[in-house]
Amino acid sequence: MSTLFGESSGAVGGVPYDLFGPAVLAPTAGDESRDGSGGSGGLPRLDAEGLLDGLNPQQRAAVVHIGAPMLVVAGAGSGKTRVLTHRIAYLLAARGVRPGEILAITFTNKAAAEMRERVSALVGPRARAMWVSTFHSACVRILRSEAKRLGFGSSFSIYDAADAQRLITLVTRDLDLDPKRHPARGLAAQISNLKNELIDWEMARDRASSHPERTVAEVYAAYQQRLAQANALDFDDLIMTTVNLLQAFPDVAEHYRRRFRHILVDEYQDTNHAQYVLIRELVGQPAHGAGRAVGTVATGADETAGAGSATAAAGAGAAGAAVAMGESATWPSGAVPPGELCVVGDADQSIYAFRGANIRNIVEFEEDFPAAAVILLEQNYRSTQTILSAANAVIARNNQRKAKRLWSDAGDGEKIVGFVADNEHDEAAFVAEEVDRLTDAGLARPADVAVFYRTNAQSRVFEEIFVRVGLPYRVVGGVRFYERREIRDLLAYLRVLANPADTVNLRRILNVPRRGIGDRAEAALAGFAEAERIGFPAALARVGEVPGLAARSAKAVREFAALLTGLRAVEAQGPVALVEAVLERTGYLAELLAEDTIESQGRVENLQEFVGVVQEFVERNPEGSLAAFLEQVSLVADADQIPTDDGSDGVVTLMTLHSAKGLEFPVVFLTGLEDGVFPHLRTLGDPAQMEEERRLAYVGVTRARARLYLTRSVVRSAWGQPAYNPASRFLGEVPDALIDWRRLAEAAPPPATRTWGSGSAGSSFGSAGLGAAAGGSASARRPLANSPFAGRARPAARAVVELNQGDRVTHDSFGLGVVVAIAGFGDSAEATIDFGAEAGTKRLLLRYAPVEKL
DNA sequence: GATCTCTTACTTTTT
DNA sequence: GTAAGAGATC
Repeated sequence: MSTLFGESSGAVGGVPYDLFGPAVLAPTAGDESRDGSGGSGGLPRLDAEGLLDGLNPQQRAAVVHIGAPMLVVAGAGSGKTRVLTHRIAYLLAARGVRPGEILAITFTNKAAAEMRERVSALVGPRARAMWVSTFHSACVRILRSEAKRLGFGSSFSIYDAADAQRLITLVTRDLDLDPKRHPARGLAAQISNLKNELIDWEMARDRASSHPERTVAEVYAAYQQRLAQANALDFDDLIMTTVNLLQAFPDVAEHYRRRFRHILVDEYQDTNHAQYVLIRELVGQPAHGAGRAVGTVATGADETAGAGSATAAAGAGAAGAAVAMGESATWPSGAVPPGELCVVGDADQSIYAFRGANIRNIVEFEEDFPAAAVILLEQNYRSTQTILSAANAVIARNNQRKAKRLWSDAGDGEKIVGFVADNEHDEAAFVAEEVDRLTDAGLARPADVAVFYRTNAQSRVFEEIFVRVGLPYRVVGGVRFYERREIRDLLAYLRVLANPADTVNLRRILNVPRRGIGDRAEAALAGFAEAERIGFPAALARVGEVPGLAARSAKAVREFAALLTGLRAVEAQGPVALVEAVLERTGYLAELLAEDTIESQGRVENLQEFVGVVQEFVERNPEGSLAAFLEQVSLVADADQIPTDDGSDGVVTLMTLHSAKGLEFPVVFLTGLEDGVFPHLRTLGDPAQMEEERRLAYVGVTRARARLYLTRSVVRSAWGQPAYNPASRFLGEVPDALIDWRRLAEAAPPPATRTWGSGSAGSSFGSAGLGAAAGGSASARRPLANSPFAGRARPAARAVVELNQGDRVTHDSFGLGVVVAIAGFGDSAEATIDFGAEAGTKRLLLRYAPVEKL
C-alpha cells in the first residue's frame, strides 16, 4: 500500500489527508496564533492540532512537513526531541500513519528509551508497534530475521570492542606480526574505520598500495574469517552487513521499505558513512551527491524513483508538493516509493568524528537529497542569553561551518564565573566550595550541578575533595560494570554456551578458572585446528589426536569439554539456573570465595549483581532465551548511570564532556580549561581536530541552563609530574564582558615563564605557549619544590603518611578506604587498603600513593 | 604452568 | 599514578 498523498487533499490508499497538505508548504507558518481557543478539548483522544500547541513556527513546520527529505538543524536546547516526538505523534494523529510504519533511530539506548517514553505519553500504547531503537539494535533485529540469507546462524554473537581486539591479537599472532609494531588496538581501529566506510576486506586488499595498508588488509581478511568461523559479528559489522544485505537482496530491501514509510534519525551529525548508506537504503532514495556511493548497488527501480522525485522537486521551496506530485506521476506501478526521511542534528555538536562520524552527512544533506527541506531551530529554551552568547562566540571561531546563532528570550541571567586556581586541587576545592555556597543559599541542589572535564583521569581530584567535604557525587563513565573481569568471564561462558562456535570467548574461558590448560596446550589445540582445517571448538572434541599435548593437559581439556556439555543441559532450565550453574560448576565462584580477600569479595558481589540483572531480565521477559539476554547485554553495554533527577537533593554529576552531550544542568562547571588539557594535547597541531575540540567546548557550555563556571589551573600534575599549561584558547574566545573573574592568575605568571626561560633557550615563546603542553619536555615539568609557589602547590616530595591497620583514609582516585594491612616502613611502607566494592582492595606504596589519613 | 617484576603508554568512545 | 602486558624466574 502507499502512503503517498495526492495532489491537494482527499484520500489516498484509504487514508484521509485533509487540511494538512497546503499548510506544510510554508516552512515558516507565519504567526503562531497559539490556538488558545476551544479547538483542542478531549485529552486522551489524539488531537492533531493539540500536538502543535506550544511549538514555535519552525518546530511546527518540522512536525507538519510532508514529503521530501527534511533536515532539522537543531541548535543546542532548541527542542529537537520535542520536534521528533511530536512529529511522530502527529504522523499518527493527522496523517493516518500506522505505528508499525515508523522507524526512529538514535545512537544511545538512553535516547531511544526517552523518545519511546515521550511518544508513549503522547500516543499511548500504540507506541509499542514502532521501532524506536539504536542503529545497532535495529540492525541486529533485521539481521536475526534474515540471517539465513547471509549464511549464518541467527544466534550469532556480537563482539564488542574488547572481544574484537582480543581476536585481532590472536590473528596477529597467527600471522607472526610483531605486536609492538602492530598493536591490536591500532589495527582494530583501522579495520573499524574501513567498515565504517563500507570497505570490505577484499576491497581493502585490492586498494592497499603501501606496505602498512597491505598488512591491515591481511589482518582484516583473517579477522573476518575468524569472525565467520565463530559465527560472530562485531559492532561495525552489524551496520555494514545490514547494508550489504539490503543491497544484495532487492526483495529484502523492498520488504523493509514497504514497512518503514517514515524514518526519523536523531543526532544525524554523528552518523558515519555506513549508517548514512543504511538510511538511504531504507528510505529507498539513492543519494545524488557525486562519487559518494562506495560499493553501492542500487536497484533499477530506485534509480528511476530518485530521478523522478529529484526532477519534480527541483524547486526547493515547494518540495513537499512537488515530490508528492512527481512521485505519483512517475512512479512505476508496483515499486515502493521512497519513505519519508526526517533527520535532526547539529553540526556544531559533532564530537565523534574521531570515531568515524562523518560531519559531511549533515553539512551536505541538501546535496545528497536535492529536494530536501531544511528547517533551522535557533531559539533556545534552555540557557540564559549570557551562556548562549558565550557559546556562539566560541563556536564562531570554527571555519568549517554554517552560520547559526542561538538566541533565548530567557534574559541575560547571571554572568559566567571565571576562576584561575594555582593547582588542580585548588580548582577542585573551589568547585566544592561553590557548590556548597549555592546549596546553602538555596540556589541549587547537588543534583542540579554537573562538573565536566576533558578526560576521565581528571575526575580523581574532584572525587578526593568531594569525599573530604562530604559532597555527594557520582562519576559517570570510567570502569564500567560490563567491563569488569569477572563479569566478562561469566559472559564469556554464557556466550560460548549460546554459540558453541564462539572461539574468542571459548579461548578466554579455556583456563579460567585455572584448570591446567596453559598457553602451550592452547597453542597445540590451535595448531591442530589449523592443520585439520577445523574450528578451534572442533579441535577440543578431538583432543586425543592433538600432537604435542601432555597427557595431563589432554585430561584437563576433556574435563572442560564435559563441563560445557553438562552446562548445556542446564540451558533449558532458563537463564537464571544456567548462570548459577556456571558459577558453581566451573568452580569460578568457589575460587573467588576461597581467595577471601576484600577484592575477591567485591568480585563476588559484582557476580551477584549480575545474577540480579539476569533475574530482572527473566521477570520482564518470561520467555526470554539466553540468546536474547546476551543480545540485550551486548547492545546496552552499561545502562548508563547518569543520575536521574527524582526531585530529591541528589548528587553532583561528574563526567567527561563527551558523556555530557544531550544533557542539561542548571549549574555547570567546565574545568581544566588549559591548552594541552582542553583542547587536548593531541589536537593542538591539527586544525580539523581543533575544530572538534571547539565543538566539544560548545557542547559543554550549552549544557548550562543558568550558571556557568569556567575554571583552569596554573599547574596540574600530569603523569605524576607537574605541568604548566597556558590558559585554554577557548577561554580567550569568550567575550570578557560576559565573565566575572573571581580569581585570576598571580600577576607575574612566575613558574611558567621561569620554567620556559630556563629550559628551551632558542624556542620562540609564541609557539612555546602551545609547546608548554605539547612538548611535555622535561623542562616543562620542573618539580614545584624549586618554585616560590611550592607552598601553595602540592608538595613535590610527599611525606610518607603513617598509617595503622583500621585507619580510614581517602585516596585521590579510589575515594574512601580502610587500611587492612601495613607492610614495611619508611619509604618502603606499603598499605593494603580496602576501597569498597567499586574500587576493590589495593596495595599501595605509601611514598607515592595519594592517600590521606582521615 | 604460575607467579613475580618490570616496562610501557596512556584522549574522547553513544554501540 | 595506574594498569596491562611481556619476560624472567620459580
